[in-house]
Amino acid sequence: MATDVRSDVVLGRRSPLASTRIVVADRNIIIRVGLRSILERNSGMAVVAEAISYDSVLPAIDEHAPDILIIDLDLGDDTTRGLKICEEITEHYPATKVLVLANTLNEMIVVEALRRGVTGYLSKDEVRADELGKAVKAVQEGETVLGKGVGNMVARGLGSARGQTEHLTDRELNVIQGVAKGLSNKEIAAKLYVTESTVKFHLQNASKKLGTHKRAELVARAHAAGLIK
Amino acid sequence: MATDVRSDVVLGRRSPLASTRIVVADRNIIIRVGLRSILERNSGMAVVAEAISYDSVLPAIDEHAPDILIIDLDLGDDTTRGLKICEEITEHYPATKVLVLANTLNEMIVVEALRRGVTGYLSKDEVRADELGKAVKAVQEGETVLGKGVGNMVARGLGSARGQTEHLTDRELNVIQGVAKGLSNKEIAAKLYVTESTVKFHLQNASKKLGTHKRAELVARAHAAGLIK
DNA sequence: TAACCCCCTAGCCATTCGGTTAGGTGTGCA
DNA sequence: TGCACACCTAACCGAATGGCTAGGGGGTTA
Repeated sequence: MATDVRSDVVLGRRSPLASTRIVVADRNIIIRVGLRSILERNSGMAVVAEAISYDSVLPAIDEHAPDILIIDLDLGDDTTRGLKICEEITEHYPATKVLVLANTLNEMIVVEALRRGVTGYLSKDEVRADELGKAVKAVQEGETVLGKGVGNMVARGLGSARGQTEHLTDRELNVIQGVAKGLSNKEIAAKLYVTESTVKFHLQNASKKLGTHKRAELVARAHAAGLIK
Repeated sequence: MATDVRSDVVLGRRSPLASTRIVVADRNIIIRVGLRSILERNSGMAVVAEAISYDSVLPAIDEHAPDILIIDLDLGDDTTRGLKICEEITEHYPATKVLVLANTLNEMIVVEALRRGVTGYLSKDEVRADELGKAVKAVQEGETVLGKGVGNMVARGLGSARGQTEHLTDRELNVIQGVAKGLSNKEIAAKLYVTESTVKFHLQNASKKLGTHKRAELVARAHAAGLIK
């Protein structure tokens, strides 16, 4: 694929020092300050830029060509944008390694992020200060770093072959959202301008994909998978 | 009420300086470091202790008698423990003002925390660095500080008269957890060593309290309210 | 063009659920 | 002692759900 696009930028390292240059992307000011503080205790690490929204991540990468991007994928409402950014970076800025620092571990996000070439994935709550520095170093050297919760998820996700979320169709999602609101099939049908049969059809399909047998469980799973808020 | 218990400790300020002494309670190292960093930029503010679990909060308050406790109520699995701690502090350590710094805003938690005498409630994501210092100062002076998202919730919570969550009993929670796993009433009954009737009884009560009519909705609400993970 | 996927519909049947009424037990607090 | 509350049980009925088989229409792609 087009790995050479923008290779000028990729090659254009600013600092000739042997330091690790880091961009931090997190909407939370406290986290940004905390990360900077922790990282800069390690000699040779410098946070060269901070991004606080999806929009500012790629420009920051482009401008600073960091060794590492530490990113919380939840920078806005649309979670998938974070994933797209990961993809963009591994494709067009291969010199920048991506370390995801998540608030909460969500199987779908973890799996999708790793599929897009993320080099590390940690949960904010489970990292200790010294681990963070080590993780950054490891990631910089291309080593994949997964927090322990993350490791389990990946094992399960890959082990169960089906990749967990088999991709729900739009209609299936619509129906699940109705279910989560406590609507009956009849009510959902009315809302979607289809018959009750259709609703049951979509519900059955969604249930099979998520491996559930009751609508209550379906809601719980959909919540856990981040499909509904 | 027993406001005078342990008043020796309450009066026993350590530092004679006119500085604001703060205890930070958060399980997340990055947040703790970030808060310390931000707060100590303000002259006269010092983080005198950090607590990383429910167990270490009260001992820290007792030992350091801070002016402010900045706490994330989600220090462990049992969310209600955080609320109990707030109650304990406003009752026995009235000199220490409590400022909650939450990851996510949850109506029940917000309302319950305020009911227990919390002086401030902010969302981590919505604070800016300068606001934090201001909020701490305001809280120290006894002024109630609510983030904008929080304010709306309170307005709604009070407006709807019912205070939203009427406190679920242990059994009700157990039953809801079973429902979220997709268990039938019969299965839940077996698991709890009671009859199906009992399960239905608890379910009905829980549904009334949460204002739901379907178990799927119940699960969604319980999720949103942080009652189940 | 066939294969495939998404979407829509129908009918059947056993099981489960939602809502109700009407009790009994034990604990704790006033 | 009596009230309040959490907990447990019973039986009822109509409605909703879960699980199934068996289709048709429309779009995309190999």
